[in-house]
Amino acid sequence: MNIQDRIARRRSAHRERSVVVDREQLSPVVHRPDPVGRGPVLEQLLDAFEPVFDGELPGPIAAVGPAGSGTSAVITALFDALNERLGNSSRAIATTTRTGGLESVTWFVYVDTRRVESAFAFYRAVLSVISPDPVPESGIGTAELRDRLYEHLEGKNANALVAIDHHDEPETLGYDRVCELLEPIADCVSTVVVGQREPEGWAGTTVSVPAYRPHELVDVITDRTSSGLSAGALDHEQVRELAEWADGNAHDALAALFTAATCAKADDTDHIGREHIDRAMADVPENGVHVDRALALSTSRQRVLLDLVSLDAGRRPIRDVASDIADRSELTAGTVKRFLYELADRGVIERVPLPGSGSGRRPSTVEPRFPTLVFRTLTAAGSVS
DNA sequence: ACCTGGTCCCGGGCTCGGTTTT
DNA sequence: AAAACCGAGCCCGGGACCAGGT
Repeated sequence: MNIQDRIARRRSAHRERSVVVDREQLSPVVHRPDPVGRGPVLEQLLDAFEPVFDGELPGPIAAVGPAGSGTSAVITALFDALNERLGNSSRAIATTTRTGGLESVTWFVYVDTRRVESAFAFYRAVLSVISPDPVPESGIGTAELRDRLYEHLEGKNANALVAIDHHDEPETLGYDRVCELLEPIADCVSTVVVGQREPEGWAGTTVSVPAYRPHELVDVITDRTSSGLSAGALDHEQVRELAEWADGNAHDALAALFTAATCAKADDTDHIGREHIDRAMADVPENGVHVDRALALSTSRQRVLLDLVSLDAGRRPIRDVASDIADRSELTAGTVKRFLYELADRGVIERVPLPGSGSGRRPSTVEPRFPTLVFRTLTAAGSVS
């Protein structure tokens, strides 16, 4: 963000007397180009990437760290920077290989498997980084896409380093599957697998990303508030409280910050108060999932979740909740029921047993496991109506 | 035995957009 | 140039069936 933008935001926030200067800066789904407090990890990753600077590919690399430790933030920042490194028309690093003197190009491709689930989508995601032309979204076969990818790499003496983020979450593309898909171009592609743990039977290099320590999390929050909130909206004691409460999880810390700021703005105050912090901590579930897990779902599922949080399941059996939601939407109760069970299976919502009522199996209800206010705000900002 | 909750799976239809035919 | 066709993804609906409780 340039200085003009910063000034413009300050002015408009000042006119509206709002605590929030720039909501984007507070969002847990937005990554910084220069992650705070992750310097040593960046160095270790660059060590692992070393062969790239000679136009060669490193072996398989894993970047693993607990939830909210910034693995995704670090990888996306690093890949963006590497792609822009030479800043000219081609966004890749061009180097001259020692052997032969042919120019070789290395591409850095980040794939979020929360949003890329099929073979078709995977090839498309990789190709759209490498290819200068727009890549079709439909209308052609998967094999055709794979062949084009082959031509762009093998045919042009180019390499690609592909990051596979969230490989270990349910229902995403697993590492094995990705290797299968990359098999035809295995000679010019290597992978960086990113997640909470390494793939089964891992034999490559591993870079561990530790959870944030309390003072690092304080830095993360301070960094965000300095550009996202008006001056003095949050005092240092509150920052420390949030950091301590989040227990090393930057997602939880930022989700709570976002929630508190949104509540304060709704209350039209110029300072985030006790009640806003309390509300925020209650709204971000302990051991919950990243809000992006919910935001990556299809629109129909997001609508069901919106209805679920707005009618507040209130400890009622899934069946009743499903029929209530069905009444508000175009879906049948049966479909909503299936959605709810599927979402619970994925861990986006949690099933909570209820006391039995007479005969039959005991019912359960469902509760969100993601920060609900962040979800509501960001879906509303998106196109889910 | 009977009931209700929960799981699993698949067919069919729809949209999108590129390709081929008229 | 328009129309017909096709590959692929996505989505919904629903039914068969399994599990656990009285």
